[in-house]
Parts: sequence; structure tokens; C-alpha cells
Amino acid sequence: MSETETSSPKRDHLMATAWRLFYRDGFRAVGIDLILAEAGVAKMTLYNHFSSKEELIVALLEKRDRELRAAMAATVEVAGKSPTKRLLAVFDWLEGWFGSPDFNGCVFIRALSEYPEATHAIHRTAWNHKVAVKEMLAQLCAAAGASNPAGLAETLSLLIDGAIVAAHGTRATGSARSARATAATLLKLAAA
Amino acid sequence: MSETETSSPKRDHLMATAWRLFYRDGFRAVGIDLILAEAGVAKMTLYNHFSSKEELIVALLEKRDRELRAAMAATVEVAGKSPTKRLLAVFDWLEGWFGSPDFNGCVFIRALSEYPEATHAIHRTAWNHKVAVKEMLAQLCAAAGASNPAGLAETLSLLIDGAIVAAHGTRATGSARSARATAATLLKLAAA
DNA sequence: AAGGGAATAGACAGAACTGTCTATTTTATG
DNA sequence: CATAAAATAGACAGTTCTGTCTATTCCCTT
Repeated sequence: MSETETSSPKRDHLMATAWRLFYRDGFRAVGIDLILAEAGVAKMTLYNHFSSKEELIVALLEKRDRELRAAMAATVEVAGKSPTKRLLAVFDWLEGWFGSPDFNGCVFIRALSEYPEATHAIHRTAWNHKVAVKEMLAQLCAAAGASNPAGLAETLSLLIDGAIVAAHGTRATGSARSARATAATLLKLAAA
Repeated sequence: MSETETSSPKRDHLMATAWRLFYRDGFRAVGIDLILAEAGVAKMTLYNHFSSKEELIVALLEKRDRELRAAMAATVEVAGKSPTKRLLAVFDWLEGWFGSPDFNGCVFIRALSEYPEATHAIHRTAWNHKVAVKEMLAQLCAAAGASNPAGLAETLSLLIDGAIVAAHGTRATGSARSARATAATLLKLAAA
């Protein structure tokens, strides 16, 4: 949407700090004042770059969306040429993410949860990410010769989001492996 | 855990109001004062029954856990004797839930999200529910003759939680049908 | 009818919240 | 070096938050 945002060091540092605190503790749990104190930035600097806390959160989600999809795309690219391997690489990447020390769930699911109302800007932005990821998956499914790529991508999305929730609840990586195994099974069936 | 809680009309009414507001807007978004005003109850009444807001939330989650599992069990019971039908009835029930007018996601996933820290009482209580549901699913999978009931139950849990997140993002019931179809496929494979 | 436990209203403390404003200083650029 | 833009500290308003306390009133049971 809004790509007029000029990148500046202060702005970037503010966003990095805000991201860290929001992701660790939650959007409503973290106040503006804490972010400013941790970032060592004046309040007016924040309000010169963002008109409200809500807009800051939306900007963070959009940034994270871009980064995450880029990381996914890179993971797929590294996985080689086999369509099956490329698709399953997404699940291996999930497993690595779940195992990383500061994994704390999916910020988009958490945003949907904290701002549950359908019309809320943060809710919609968070869901936009999930739709975009599903479209990426559909591309991969199509490349793998699935008869119904969109349908398979929908199912894989369910598995992925379920696995993220489970990893957040257990702090274990097993759900990624379960999801991967199911994905492999479904892919084999769909490409038959 | 704590089953010493005496049931009283005031307490029940307070919990019903708190549930409605928390589920609609979120735990951190709803203040004690709003609950009290909506319930028409004095502040000391709350603090005579619960030592803190956190304890109120935990009590609500435990109550909802009991109700939800009872509803699931009833759904399964009504579905007849066929193990497959009993298992798939859970997904039909999901679809009905997603379509109900005040569906607003899964309160347990939302609690995990709002209190992301693993050691937090609310986080743990919320995850306990997911574990309990998974165990119910494992029973159903075993009855359906699955070779690895626990493994299948894990996968079905992923599908269910993914479907709930998707329904919260889309306000549509389609994810329940996708999950159901996948569950049916997996069940057929597992019972072979 | 009397006594006791529960509920009440409402003040209160003390902190935290978002967002605004001003006056000053720093920083970058011509 | 000069000027304009950006960032600063910090006060401020006005609200909201959880939890505590007191003094009064309601209601149920004996």
C-alpha cells in the first residue's frame, strides 16, 4: 500500500526495537514509552514518522511480510529444481525457525488474535500476509503438478499455521516434521 | 486444578460477562472496570471471587475447556457408531462453529498469542486445552483403526488449528471443509 | 426478628497509556 | 559558514489501568 515511507536510520532503528519488543511481549502489552526508552529515541521522532501506534504496527507487519516471503522464496530457490523438494523445503525452513532461540509464534496470527475485529487495519494487514503466502504455495503446488493447486495450497496453509501454533505452545519443532510428512503424502496423492 | 471454586449466581454472571467481552475484544483490551460496569457488579465482588484479572482469565479458560470438550464429545456421540463418521463429525461441528454469528477465533490460540511467554499461567492453561483435545482425537483415531493414532491426531490437530485461524481471517467456513476433506483422506490411508 | 455473610458504591493510590506541544540542540547540506 | 530540516528533552493533558479500602446495605437462615 503505502510505499512512500522514506527509509531513515532513526526510523529503521525505531522499527527494529519496536519489532523486538512487540514480538516478545505483544502489541498491547508494550507501550510507546518503553519502545522509545529502549531505542533511545524521542517521542516526537516516532510521531513524525508514524501517525499512531497502530500505523507503526501496520508498517512493521508489512515489513515483516516482505522479509518473510523473501526468505521463503530464497529457501525454495536454494532447494534445487525438483518441484517436490522445493515445496518440502518450506517445511524444513519452518523447522529451523521453530528451533531458533527467539521463536515466539507467528506475529501475524498473534496480530489477528490481539486485534480480532475483521475490519481493523492490523487484522486485515495480518491476514493479507497469510493470503500472499498461500498464493506462493499455490505456485509451488502447480509447479509440482498438483491437479488442484489452490486446494492443495489451502490445505498446506492449514498445516503450516497449525504447526506454528503448536510450536508456540510446545516450544518444540516436532509439529514442523508432522506437517512436512503430511505435505509429502498429500503432494504424492495430488500429483498422481 | 483448582476445583474448590464455589459456584454462585454473581460469580457465574461475572464470568459470563467477562467471557463475552474478552472473546469479543481481547484480554488486554478489556479492562476490569468495563466488565464490572457491563455485569452490574461491584469491584469487590470480583476480587472476593478471584485474586486477580489473570486468575479470572485462567478460570474462564478452564471453564471453556470443559464446555468445549463436552460439546465435542456430544457431537461425536450423536454421529453414530461408525468410527470414521464420528471422527469427521468433529469437522462438521467446526464448520457450524465458524458460521455462527459471534465466532471470533479460538480463545485459546488468542490467549497463547496475547500471553506469548511459555511460563505464563494463561499461556500454559491455553495450551493444556489443545493437548486435551489432541488426546480426544487420538482416541477417535484409535477407534477408527489408525496404525499410528497419536501421529494422526497430531496432524488432525494441525489441520483444526489452521482451519480456525483461517476462519478467523476470512470469516468463512471453507477452511473447515478443506480440513475435513484432508482428514477423510488421511484417515482412509491410515486405516488401510 | 436478629445476626452474619455477601454485595454494594465509590473513593483512592499509583502507575501506565497515547498523543500533543514547545523550546532547544543537533545534524546535514547548500 | 549559514540555513533548514530533523531530533531532542520533557512537560503536559486526559484517560485508563489494576487492585485496595471503607462504610453501608442487602439478603438469607436460623
